[in-house]
Amino acid sequence: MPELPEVETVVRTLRPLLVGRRILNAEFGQLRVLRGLPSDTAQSLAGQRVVAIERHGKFIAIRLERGYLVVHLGMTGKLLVDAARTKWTHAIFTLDRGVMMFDDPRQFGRIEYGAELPARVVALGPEPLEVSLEEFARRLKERRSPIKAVLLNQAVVRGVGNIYADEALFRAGVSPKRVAASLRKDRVKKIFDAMREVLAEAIESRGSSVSNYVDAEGRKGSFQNSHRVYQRGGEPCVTCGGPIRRIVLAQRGTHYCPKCQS
DNA sequence: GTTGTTACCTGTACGC
DNA sequence: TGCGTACAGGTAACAA
Repeated sequence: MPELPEVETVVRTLRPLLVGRRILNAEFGQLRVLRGLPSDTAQSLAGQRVVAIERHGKFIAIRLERGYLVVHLGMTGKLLVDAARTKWTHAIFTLDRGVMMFDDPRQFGRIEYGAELPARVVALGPEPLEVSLEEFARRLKERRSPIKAVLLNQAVVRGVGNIYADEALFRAGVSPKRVAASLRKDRVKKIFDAMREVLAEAIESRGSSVSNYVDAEGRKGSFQNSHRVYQRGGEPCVTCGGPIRRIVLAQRGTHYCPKCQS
């Protein structure tokens, strides 16, 4: 599933293929991923040049001359360039060189278009790779939920999802069940460092290919081979050898080592 | 304002 | 082999 490292990889592969290109034509299906798109969107997009491609947490913002095409990949969404059309292709953008399409079997993704970035994208918390330790600590201090739920909350930091929350907490040695506001300063710093470390490593590995994730050129990532706890329930902990436990927390499968994460 | 719960959706794994 | 079922989870909407 696409989280910050996967979306960053998609954005990095899209940039050289899309920036400077002009949209000649846009075709949309009728499915829920397009809910709320004005009926004249295709006409609005036609003729516009791609100025830049930005990532805002897990949102991809394709900046055009007169607006933003904003894409969220959801669970199984893919933005592909020059790929084959499938029965789950919901949008096709014909460019002056190449074709970009949005494909999403599970239909948790979204496409929006407007003159400005959507308000809820602007309102997201800071980027975890840019936020200061002091700001991160301040945001945790005011949350009385389990730290796992807080890391998943996009209003606290943008871009962390289930995989990287589990992996960061394992590296920090902190139980996912600990109430965020109760964490001592040194624990917060461990989480802060681990979160940044795991995200940076995952970007370096071009993301984790669990489910059907591929980048804009159809290539898989490799960070799934470096997961230490995520989807390793029952397997031995890489540190102590004890079994990794799987629980449900914040309505999400949560994987941790009860011995190493206190 | 914060926190928790549910709906959305299909492919995959598994048991029988 | 074929069928039914459980499970995966990011966000929005809603309730408490």
